[in-house]
Amino acid sequence: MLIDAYGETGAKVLTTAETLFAEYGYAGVSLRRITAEAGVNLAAVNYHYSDKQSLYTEILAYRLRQLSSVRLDRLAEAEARTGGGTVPLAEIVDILAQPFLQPDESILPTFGPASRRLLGRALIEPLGFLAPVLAADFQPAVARCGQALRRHLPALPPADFLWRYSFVVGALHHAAAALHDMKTLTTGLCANEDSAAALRNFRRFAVAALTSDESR
Amino acid sequence: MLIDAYGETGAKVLTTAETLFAEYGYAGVSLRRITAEAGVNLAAVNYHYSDKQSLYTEILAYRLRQLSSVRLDRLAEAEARTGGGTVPLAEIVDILAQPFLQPDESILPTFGPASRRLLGRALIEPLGFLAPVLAADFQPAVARCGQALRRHLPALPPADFLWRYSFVVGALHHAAAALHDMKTLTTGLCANEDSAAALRNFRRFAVAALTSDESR
DNA sequence: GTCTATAGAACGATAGAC
DNA sequence: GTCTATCGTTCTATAGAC
Repeated sequence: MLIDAYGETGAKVLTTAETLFAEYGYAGVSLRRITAEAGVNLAAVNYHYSDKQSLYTEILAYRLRQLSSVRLDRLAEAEARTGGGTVPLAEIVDILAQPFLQPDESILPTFGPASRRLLGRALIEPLGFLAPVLAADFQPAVARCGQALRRHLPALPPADFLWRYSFVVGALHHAAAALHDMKTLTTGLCANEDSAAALRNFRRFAVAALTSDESR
Repeated sequence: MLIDAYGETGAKVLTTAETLFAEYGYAGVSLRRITAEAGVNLAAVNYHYSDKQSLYTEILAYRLRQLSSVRLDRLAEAEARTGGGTVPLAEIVDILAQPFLQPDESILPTFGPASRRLLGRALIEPLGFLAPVLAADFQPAVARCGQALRRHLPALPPADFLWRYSFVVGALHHAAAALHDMKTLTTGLCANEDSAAALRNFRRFAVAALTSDESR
């Protein structure tokens, strides 16, 4: 369940809604389907979460806060360890990627594939009512990691850095949102259940992409 | 318009539907909205395209065929030029990325930002009825480019190559689907209207990511 | 807190006139 | 080929009994 503070019915709605929203998107899921698959009454969702928008927003905000909290904590810890110095580039990449590719279950319980897929999709679907949530609970941590990365690439023109960083983050979000796509892309040869391999490969991928310093 | 073979009304429906589907997804757009914004009658869409699924499939299949055709043509041309030899890695990346980031208007007319966004989104939304279209009109060209890339990385374990290739293609699709995301991510510092900079940066990004050969 | 019942709107799709 | 009119369904949301 998402949060213990919810009762049995409320928690069942949340987990079912998260799974369905992650799979079919906000517009692709009806409250009738959520309540039917959750085995609760249709009116329950309105009673507990007012309306569909609020239900979706609540789920997403909760996951975004989990994500950002883990990232900011690890980054602060790494910066403290280095005495406010430079955190290794590969570690910053890990801080960004691990919640999406191999979340530590003792730190991020219940943060499963559906949660990651939901986040990946929400960052592509431009639902207007999510803007305040993203600005408050997502972008700050991404910006902080970006600043930490920037210290490794001081000579890179600002625009070039932003392009690279966008591509890296985009690849990560895409990997979270389109795990199935990878299967069809690779015709099954790539075992995307192997989360350790995913993280290891992404780390190498991102480090190489970020530190590329060809002349032009 | 998409295809000259359609009449005035049919073409207006296609272009309007493409824009709306690209922005809000398949489930997020109603036929009433499409016909209203296109300025045509609601019944027109059923008359010309049978139903909503067929309309969406027709648009997507047309764009996928444009995309794959350009890619396969350029790849065949490059392979012929090298006498069946090895096509430069950066050129293969260009063949993959250019239709999404800076399409040649003389080769891909009408292939605008909405078309690219539609493709990027369709590859994340797992609409079951699209599977045959993707298998026929998208995956073959991606697989061919993958094979051409593979020749540059013969020593790389197959799984590692697929991971890297997936990340590169994912970053590309994400860039096409979430251009707005890049703006919020970078707080406007990154001019994503500069398509030449996008392609140049992506090329460097992808080449560095693919050719990384760190020990582990 | 959970249910039934239903209001009120929007949906995809079609029949039939022109 | 384009229109009006409408059918039947599904949707979100709520009112009110228990």
